[in-house]
Amino acid sequence: MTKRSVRTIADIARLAGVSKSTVSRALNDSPLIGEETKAKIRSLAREHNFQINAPARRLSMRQSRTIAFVTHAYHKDFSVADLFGLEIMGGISSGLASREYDLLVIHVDPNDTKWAHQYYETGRVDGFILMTSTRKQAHVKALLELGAPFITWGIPQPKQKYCSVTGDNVTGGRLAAEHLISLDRQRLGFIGGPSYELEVQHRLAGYEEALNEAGREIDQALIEHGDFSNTSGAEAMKRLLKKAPQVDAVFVNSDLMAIAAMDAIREEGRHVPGDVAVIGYDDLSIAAHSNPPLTTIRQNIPLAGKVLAQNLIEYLQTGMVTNVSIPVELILRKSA
Amino acid sequence: MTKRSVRTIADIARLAGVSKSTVSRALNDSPLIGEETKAKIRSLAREHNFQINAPARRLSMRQSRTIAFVTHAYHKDFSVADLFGLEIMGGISSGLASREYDLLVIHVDPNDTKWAHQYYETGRVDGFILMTSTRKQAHVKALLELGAPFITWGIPQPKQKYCSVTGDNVTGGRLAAEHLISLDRQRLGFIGGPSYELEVQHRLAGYEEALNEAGREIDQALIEHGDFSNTSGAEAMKRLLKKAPQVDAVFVNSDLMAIAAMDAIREEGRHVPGDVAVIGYDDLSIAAHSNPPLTTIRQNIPLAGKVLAQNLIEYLQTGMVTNVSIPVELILRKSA
DNA sequence: GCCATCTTTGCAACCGATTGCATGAAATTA
DNA sequence: TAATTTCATGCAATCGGTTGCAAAGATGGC
Repeated sequence: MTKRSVRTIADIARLAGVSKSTVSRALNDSPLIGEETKAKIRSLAREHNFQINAPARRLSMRQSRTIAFVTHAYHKDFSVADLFGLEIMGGISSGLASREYDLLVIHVDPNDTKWAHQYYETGRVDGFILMTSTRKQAHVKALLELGAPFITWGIPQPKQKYCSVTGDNVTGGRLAAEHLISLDRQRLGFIGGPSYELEVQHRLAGYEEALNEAGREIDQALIEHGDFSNTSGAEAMKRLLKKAPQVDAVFVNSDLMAIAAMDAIREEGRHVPGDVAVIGYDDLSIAAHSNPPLTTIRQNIPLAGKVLAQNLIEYLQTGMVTNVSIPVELILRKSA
Repeated sequence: MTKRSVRTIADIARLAGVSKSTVSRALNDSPLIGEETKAKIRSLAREHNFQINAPARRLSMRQSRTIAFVTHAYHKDFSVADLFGLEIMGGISSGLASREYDLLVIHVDPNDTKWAHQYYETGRVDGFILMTSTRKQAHVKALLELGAPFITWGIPQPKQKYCSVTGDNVTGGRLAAEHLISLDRQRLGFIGGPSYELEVQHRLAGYEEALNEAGREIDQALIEHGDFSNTSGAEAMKRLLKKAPQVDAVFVNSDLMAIAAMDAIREEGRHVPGDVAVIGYDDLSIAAHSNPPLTTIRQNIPLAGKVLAQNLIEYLQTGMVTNVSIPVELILRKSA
């Protein structure tokens, strides 16, 4: 409650009987400063609960130590990106915090073309994290043109050079297929996100590889696509059940779609997993609480967030472009 | 791609043949500057795509125009606060953006006591937005002691003076009860969040008022509490069904709990809404997609977010403490 | 035609840090 | 003992804005 009188390094300097520069160097642990002086200054700072002024430091160092998490306005329909984004934000935040970076969240209007300038060239943020979204390619293009540092969740476009982190989608698809095969299911269905998404293509590729290796035929009629929203999951499932009623297992590209698909299956009077085994993707927190609890391919979301943060900072500091993929694992529950 | 050469107001000043101060005033639309000069400077700024330097401005004005959204690390179990928080963040973000404020998201470790200093006294943020969380009272105390501006979602503690926005919980409880009564249900149950939460008490109060007015008895055996997590919703429902098997309707304090409660009801071999009608709270996006689609009390979440943002900024500028409540409405779907 | 007033602009200090360079004292070497 | 390094510190410029005050020119009243 008492107004603090020691607010700036100049105040500390006065108390310690040294100059501003010495205080600044001491607090930044510069080797130029003698140990006793450092110790005195530090204890003074601690004693008076000194907090350095961030805007001044940012102006002086010409960097904001702030990263923008780019997302879009939420819409009526619920899509995997939202919940997934929420969970990954926790990992990003902790990764950033451990390097003393702040996390700014910006909701970008799809038609806005100037957002990147407004955040980057004003010095408000040093870099961006892009999640999956319908406008991602446009955003990537804007940032590349601007020369602004960024990292994306998801597979980079071929021939473009920028940082990315993604799950190991091929292995994910393979694990799902292998598990369903090991359950002795005969007619396996695939419900994917949009077919133009590289993630989806990779998952399908892994899935088909595993089928081939097991000597199974690929039946195009058993492949459906949605847009990652839960409604689209239910609809794709219904189409699949109509086209191919004998389907007895399905690999769905997201937990949210999978949960909706299970509802659709029940609505048709069939049982999960008795009649149709269902396997999801992501292992969102809700997967453990669905009915029945969802067997799924876990993406290690907190880890993914942490790596996104770390690799972006790495890039800021060294210019090193990294493209890493995070391992996935099969989580066995009740639905398959 | 080309390095921009016009980066500072000094550059603009040179081009326009005026001084830095004039440019600064012109861009801030100061009445001190002549119209033609203003026009010339503005067109110059537009032409060169000038973006003002935020850290410098913040240092000079001694305010960051940034608000912190305080949340906690996500945990294994999924709680309403998370999804609710996600949805409200969209509203907050748009409210802040329209006043040219930035949104910083900070995940506070429950044992951390210095977070507020680290953000407020460093000048990184001008104020805080607190959502419901187990540590909320501790956070409120910390911020009050620090004299830092903040606003909370939820009912303020009696006798404490700070800004808040909350849903109209009494009316919410009343609407739920009136609807269940109008359905001719006889044995109404109540599953609340933690009983020490004022929100929960108000919802219960509204609910009981409506029962009383309808000439119904309040049966304490039909009242259960959880902690807003989905698991707790399922457990409370099971306890309720065991204690009072004749229950034919239940008002659950959150959508997430309600959805879990519906699963619990089905597990006991009973039907929703045939045997037991269920009504939720919040109208999260998932409510429309549950099985069956959930009848619920809608909190206008985007509006709530916008008002949180606006009232906090209002407080920063005028010191006016506001405590507002946002109207709620009944959303009819299939579960009741 | 002179003085007071109003409008528009510039000067220079300031916000609170960081950092290149100069300097003085202490330690080392010859 | 004198010359040379090394170590620790301070001076002052700088980052890019905002703003109080002075001043110059335009306008108007009498």
